[in-house]
Amino acid sequence: MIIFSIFVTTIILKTVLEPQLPKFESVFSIDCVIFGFEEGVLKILLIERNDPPYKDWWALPGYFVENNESIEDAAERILYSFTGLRDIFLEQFYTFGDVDRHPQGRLITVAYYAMIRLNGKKDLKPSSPYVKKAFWYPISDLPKLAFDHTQIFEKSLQKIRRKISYQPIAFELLPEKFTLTQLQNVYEAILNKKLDKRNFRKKMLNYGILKELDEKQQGVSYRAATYYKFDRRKYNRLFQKELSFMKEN
Amino acid sequence: MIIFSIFVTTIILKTVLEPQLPKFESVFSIDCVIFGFEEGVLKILLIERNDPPYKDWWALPGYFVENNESIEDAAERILYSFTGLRDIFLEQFYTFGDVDRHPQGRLITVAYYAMIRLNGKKDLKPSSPYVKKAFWYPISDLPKLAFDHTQIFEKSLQKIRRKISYQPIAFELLPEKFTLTQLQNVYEAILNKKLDKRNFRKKMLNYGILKELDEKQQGVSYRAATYYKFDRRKYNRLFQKELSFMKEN
DNA sequence: TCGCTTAGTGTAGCACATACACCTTATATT
DNA sequence: AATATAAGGTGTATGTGCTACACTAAGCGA
Repeated sequence: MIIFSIFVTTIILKTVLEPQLPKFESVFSIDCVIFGFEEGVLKILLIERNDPPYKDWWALPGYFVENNESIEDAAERILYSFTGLRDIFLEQFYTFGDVDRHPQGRLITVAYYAMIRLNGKKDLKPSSPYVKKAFWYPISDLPKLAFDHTQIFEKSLQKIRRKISYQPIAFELLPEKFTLTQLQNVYEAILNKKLDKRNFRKKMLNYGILKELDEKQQGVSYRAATYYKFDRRKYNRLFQKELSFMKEN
Repeated sequence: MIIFSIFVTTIILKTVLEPQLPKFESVFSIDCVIFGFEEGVLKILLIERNDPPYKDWWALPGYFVENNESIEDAAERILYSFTGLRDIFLEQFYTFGDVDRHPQGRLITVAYYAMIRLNGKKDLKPSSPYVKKAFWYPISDLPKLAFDHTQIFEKSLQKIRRKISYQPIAFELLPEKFTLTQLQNVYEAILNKKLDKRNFRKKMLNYGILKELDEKQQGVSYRAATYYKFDRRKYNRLFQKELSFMKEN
């Protein structure tokens, strides 16, 4: 109660004592690197721009942030308007602001990456009028991008490569139920190298964060693989204190 | 040569074909969390504000970015104007932009952290007119901070805790020559836990990135410790491919 | 020379990473 | 029915690095 009073008093004092100050008008944007995984290949979502500058170029989805919305909200809003998806793993990773990154003057952009499940939902109908079309590009085969978007993409890749080694982000790219081989493929695609099957399985199962399902693959012309799912409850229990290479002592 | 021609042509085409577009006017700031290490204690540099809003409050050093300077340059310039130091390890770690973080309207701020050597250089004479004074605060005993600066500080601490486990940032806080105990103290201060002396030394020396000097401590009233220095050349040679918990395979 | 204070050292057990090859299961083909 | 094909699934031996743990060495001051 006392603490609350002090808090309120502080606000009142500040309001009373500080003269009226001019209001800021900020202009800045967000850009998203949206990763998806399809047919064993890691892809990102690109859009073809409908307006200058860089009209007709491929670019990362991104747009201006409204004055009354938080950056997070803007990222979610824009992502939603491109994919129709919500509740996505979305993380800010860097802010780009080179003086000449935009022809219309210094425009800084806050970059996010997202991981989404492409459960066959391939029909992307962008609603933004400034987008001509949207397309999933394999990261190994990207076109030349508008602005500094190639640089932004590369930074995002660096970030998820590091992140995947201590956070369960790979699961975000897969369906609820997945096989160990699929999981391994995600790791291989992100890390861009082959992993040993036996060691990978041993390690993953050892973590104790996967739940084996009774279900198996259907309709494949070879031995059917067992499905697993990510056990977020167990993960949270085990890794509240986060992994760190500096262990206990 | 052909590639260069294509490049030039692209620029010319873009310039000719795109209509004149309005210029942006961005307003945004940077804030720095500047870490220093003194008397075995991890500290950050705070300033007392001389102007509203939050006049007389303690805050992180930070200011507006000029329209024609890169964010990095701004961070370096502002850091220099507070400490007189250059060529500092300086890294962007997050951008804060809550709608209500600043009373004068949405103002986003790009946050950097820096590590500096306090070789006895304690006489900080801030040159900025908007700064009343500057002071090194132990991180365990910070005052209430202006804006969302407490939140910014906490995020910076998270980041360096993670970073210290895979990058040689601890050395940035120490003088050129340091003892292993001093190094351990830095780790302990950042990670906020005690480490085992023998294991710490074994591990550090095993990395092979420290160079033992002939020199020893002077004028201490106990057994003098050997000085070491960080061998950046060796470090670069060894860790170009970066550590990663997912090793070879 | 004794006491205080910090520097400096080794070993045994354990957990985890690596390297590596074959059998199993399901379907499709003949 | 037999065979080919394709991926699923499994174990072991070795090495490396992390952990836990306690005493002696050196330098100085009283």
